Amino acid sequence: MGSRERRARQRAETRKMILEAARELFVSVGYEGTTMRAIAERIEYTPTAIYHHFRNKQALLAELCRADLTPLLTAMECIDAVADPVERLRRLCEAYVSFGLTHPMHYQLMFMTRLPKTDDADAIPSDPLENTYRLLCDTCAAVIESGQVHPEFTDPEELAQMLWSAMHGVLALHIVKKEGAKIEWRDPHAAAIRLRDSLLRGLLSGAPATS
Amino acid sequence: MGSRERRARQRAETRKMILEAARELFVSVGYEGTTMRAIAERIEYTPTAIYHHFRNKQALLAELCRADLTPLLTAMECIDAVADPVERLRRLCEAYVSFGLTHPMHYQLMFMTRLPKTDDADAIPSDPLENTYRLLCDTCAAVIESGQVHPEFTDPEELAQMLWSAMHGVLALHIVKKEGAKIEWRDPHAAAIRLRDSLLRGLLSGAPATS
DNA sequence: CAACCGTTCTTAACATCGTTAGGCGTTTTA
DNA sequence: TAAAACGCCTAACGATGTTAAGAACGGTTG
Repeated sequence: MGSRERRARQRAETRKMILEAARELFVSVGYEGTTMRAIAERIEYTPTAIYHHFRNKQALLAELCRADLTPLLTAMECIDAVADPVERLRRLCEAYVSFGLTHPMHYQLMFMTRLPKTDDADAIPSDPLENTYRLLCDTCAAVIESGQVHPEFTDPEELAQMLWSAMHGVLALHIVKKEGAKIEWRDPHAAAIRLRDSLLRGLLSGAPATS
Repeated sequence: MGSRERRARQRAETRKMILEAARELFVSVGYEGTTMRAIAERIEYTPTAIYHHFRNKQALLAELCRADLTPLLTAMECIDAVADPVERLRRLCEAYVSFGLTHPMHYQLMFMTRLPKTDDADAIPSDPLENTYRLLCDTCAAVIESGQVHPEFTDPEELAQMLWSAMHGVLALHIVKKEGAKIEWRDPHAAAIRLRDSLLRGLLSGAPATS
């Protein structure tokens, strides 16, 4: 009678195996470099077997992104408890950068890849992305409301997008940097922190007063 | 006797046709989306013909990058004549962002793509990139030397990389932004300018004095 | 016990990709 | 006029994502 459950359990098991193999390959050789045949071979299945668990290669990627973005989201939600909005902003930036440096290939897949047209629902999941963005926006709004920011900035989303862009720029350049060019790259984490603090100093200067 | 020259001229002609067709396709559908067969069809040749003019697809891309990056380089070299180093830095950033917004696919190809291993010389050309980077570094060095920058910054390359990262972040997010996520993006050019100025305000504040 | 049935995976194939080997026709050279 | 060079094409190879059709396995039912 419990055979139905056992079947479901086994199915979930192989599904997980596929995901893990896919993750390892995506992370090590990238999305384009990963072959369905290679994923299958790693778990000693045929490529066709994968298609009985996932609709196609992009669906595999989407599932992985959905799963692997949650650590970032939870980290950011923890930070949300910090009282001072400026300090909160600082830590949000740091968490974001740390995530990108720890999971560079995930980061690349989620924030640096323009995937081919996906008409249907196997697109890359945008909900966790939106959640992290909302968190950032809310904190920016709090900072503006606290009156500590230069009065020319009144739009929380603009502020959020500026900070996001700056942090993203460090990560994106670090991940994609060409070995060919003879550029002596500075430590990306340190660079991001200094960029963050310099930018914040510029944004916070000129505020009417520290009430 | 002039037949030799005529042959060379004709050869250069078809070579240029290939390049133009490739550029249009790369720009409209991206590198991966472009097919050697599609390039050939557009100029009414067979795919094999391309290989008599270029070693492979990557060599095509490399040639185009080399050619299309020079507008940016010349623009930046013009700006190099501006006397005030801070103003020079401002304009360099603006020129860079404008280039990225005007040629988003070129920008993506050159600064946002990690190409597969290229053992040989058909790699993406790094010399124009290095030249623009040197220009930026030199200006950063001038700004530091002018004593207008916060004393904690003494490394021109670090400064250059921070500014570059910030500008790159705006461009990269703009180019790759997912339509799926419901984020109301601000105008990227305006965002870049405000980001640049805020960052500079933060970098320049706290300088000992304006000698 | 045996026939049936759904689930899970495999075999074989398709279309498309970048790329290459070899040949055909025209033009230049000896 | 024969030969060499050049420019391009036909045909194919191996690899890719993906799909159609069927085989093997286990559980359910007569």
